[in-house]
Amino acid sequence: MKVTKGKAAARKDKKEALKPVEDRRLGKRKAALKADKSTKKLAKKEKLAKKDPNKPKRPPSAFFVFLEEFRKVYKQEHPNVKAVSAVGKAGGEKWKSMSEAEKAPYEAKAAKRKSDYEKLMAAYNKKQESMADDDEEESDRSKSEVNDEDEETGEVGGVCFFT
DNA sequence: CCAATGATTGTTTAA
DNA sequence: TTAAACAATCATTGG
Repeated sequence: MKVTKGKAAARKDKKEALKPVEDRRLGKRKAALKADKSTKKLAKKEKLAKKDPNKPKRPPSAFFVFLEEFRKVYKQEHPNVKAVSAVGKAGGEKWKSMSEAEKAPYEAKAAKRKSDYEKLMAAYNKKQESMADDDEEESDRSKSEVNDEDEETGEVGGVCFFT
């Protein structure tokens, strides 16, 4: 990854103490999601913030691939485990304990996942081109009108039956 | 009942 | 390059 060659090398002695949110990035995506939702409500019919059902999600990292299996195992040993944080912590701890050789198979899988991701992205981009002209290519325009404002349904009725 | 949260690390992506 | 957001999971909680 030669970016600036020698230039970057000069900063090698600099400590990487510049990480404001690396210690404990509390729910950050929560803020994003919240903002998104709020915008959506206000925007309503705006084509902005359009949802992409076909949008490919990011490929899971080797750690996540490992977690998928780790979670299963963890559940077996701790069937009474409560929060996801427990598995996360345990998995992270073990992950750090594993050597690269052991992580290799997971990385391999992650690499393959990325391969598929690129493919999905290609298809996704292609689709975007198709509908980049007008609204969605869903052809379901009438649906948009229906869902204009239906939040006034009042309370649910007998939902809270468990006081 | 629906949506958000928490905790982990790695990859993706935007500027 | 750097910094930040987001990927899965799922019981729990709040509105």
